[in-house]
Amino acid sequence: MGRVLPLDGCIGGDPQSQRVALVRASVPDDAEAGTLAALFRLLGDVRRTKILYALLEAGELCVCDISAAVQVPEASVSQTMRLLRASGVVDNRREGRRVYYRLADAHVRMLLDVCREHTGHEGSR
Amino acid sequence: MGRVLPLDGCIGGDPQSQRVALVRASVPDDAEAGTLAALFRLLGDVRRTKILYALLEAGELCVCDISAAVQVPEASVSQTMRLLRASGVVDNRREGRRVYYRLADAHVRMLLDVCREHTGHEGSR
DNA sequence: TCCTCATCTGCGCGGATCTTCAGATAACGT
DNA sequence: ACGTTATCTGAAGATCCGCGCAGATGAGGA
Repeated sequence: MGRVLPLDGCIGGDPQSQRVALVRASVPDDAEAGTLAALFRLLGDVRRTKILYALLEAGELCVCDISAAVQVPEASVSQTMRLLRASGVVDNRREGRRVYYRLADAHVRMLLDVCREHTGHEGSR
Repeated sequence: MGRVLPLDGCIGGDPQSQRVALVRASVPDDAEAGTLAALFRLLGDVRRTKILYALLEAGELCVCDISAAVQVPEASVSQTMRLLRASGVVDNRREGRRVYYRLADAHVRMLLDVCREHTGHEGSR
């Protein structure tokens, strides 16, 4: 990574430098930012997005249902679900030979809702 | 893309098929899912995440302040801000030779907050 | 126990994206 | 008007990641 501190003239004698120092202290470190970014990145894929919204609507679906709902091969769905599950975005439940998936918690649901609002999707329900 | 519909035995005579059809109808189409995913993907990067949380804390920062706050070269920050701005995640305001950036709206702030809660960061404020 | 079905896993390719460097542009102070 | 400073832009390289295929695994039913 390139150098940053040594030759910055902007904040040198700037009245903001104090404030910047505070901000800098409160900015998530690499570890935390990595975790946060990983969660967002997980949602940042068309296929996963579709699947998650499908779960948001349906509450609970098995792999083959998801496959039918979002028009994606079952193997791909399975793979995607593994990813989502590993990150704690979804939970699963086994019933016979089927495995049912659902959104893990209210936070995830809230993220999906807020995002849909932001992008201007009205009348979601 | 592989075939999906024709040879699925799972939902064939399944009582769920009705429900699945409903879900399928409500799942965001490619266009909408693309928009949603794009927003999440935008937040799904360590550098951008740091910058956004910095803005969440500070309210408003210029490029050089951000550079100092997150320890990233100014040129890189500038480029990142262009991306964020193009997607409407941040707004900017020019004041002399400085350009100040801020989070665009409450939705973005909410996304950041909810995500931080989800990842188990207590005492956010 | 054997066979079938739903789901899972490993591998390799193609595509998208992040990063950085170097130069261009804009605005200020003198 | 000139030099300096802050910010922006464009392009190339390297990296990462998702995608689909084919075979393996696990659970039921007869």
